[in-house]
Amino acid sequence: MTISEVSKKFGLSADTLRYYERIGLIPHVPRSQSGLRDYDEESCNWIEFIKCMRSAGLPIEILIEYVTMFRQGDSTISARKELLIEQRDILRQKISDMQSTLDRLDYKINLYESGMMKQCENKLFKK
Amino acid sequence: MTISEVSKKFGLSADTLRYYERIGLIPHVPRSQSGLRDYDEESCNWIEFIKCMRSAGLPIEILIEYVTMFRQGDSTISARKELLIEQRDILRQKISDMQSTLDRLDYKINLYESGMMKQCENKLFKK
DNA sequence: ATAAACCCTGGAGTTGACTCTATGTCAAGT
DNA sequence: ACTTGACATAGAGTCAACTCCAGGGTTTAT
Repeated sequence: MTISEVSKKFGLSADTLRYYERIGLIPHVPRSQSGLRDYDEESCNWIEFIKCMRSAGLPIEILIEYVTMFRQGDSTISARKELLIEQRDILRQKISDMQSTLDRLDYKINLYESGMMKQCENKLFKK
Repeated sequence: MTISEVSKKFGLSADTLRYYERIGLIPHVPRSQSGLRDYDEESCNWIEFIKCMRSAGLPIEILIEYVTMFRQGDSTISARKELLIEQRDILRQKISDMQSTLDRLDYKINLYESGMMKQCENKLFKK
């Protein structure tokens, strides 16, 4: 697959794909004899995985660490597991914080819906 | 309340508080006769609200828009409501995406836990 | 076979959201 | 009165994560 096909497939710009490869966030992509990238399935799997993790906000630095360890083989298995657990716990916390904010937004929108805003703008802040 | 008290209370740096005020993300804070900030309850309420929304990832630009409309009074009520609904929907989507990623992380961690990684690193990618 | 479209690399530029610095004022304790 | 520490402003700097650009090869469709 060419870079533009992969770009379309995953919704990441070609620049981003090249950037990710350059910084080691995805392993080196195979090239044609003339040097053009020719993505295989493994490359695509990495891209999909990284895209997913990035979209949840995992920092690039951490993901590079993960990819790097992955390539070092079995000796890094337990460190990789720890990394994933740490990131999972952070993500859990973030989701729960965001859920509270979502609830608050729902509450505020209800106030607007029920026309309460005219009587008292300050209700926005009562709890 | 002084800026450092507010800073401690909400866990935002004094620089950030000044920055938020400067860009109009929170309304002008009252000053002492010598020009020092003296936060009142309303200011604190705004800070708490903005901190909450920012922590959920709502962009500063959008929040400035909201604050600005708020200060224009009742004529902006329906526009404010629309803004909140839009942001809520975005947030909902984000939470649901993050939940999927969380599930995926849980799944991966289980693989590591059950010692499956040694047999087949590629299992990482099978769905 | 040649123009249009695509791809390459290396490096500079952008964006959002702070964070820090320089310079100066103000306040509280001794 | 004087030193020490908090606060003020304006503006520059930082950081993460892209995004764009220049200059140059490659592929494809007419």
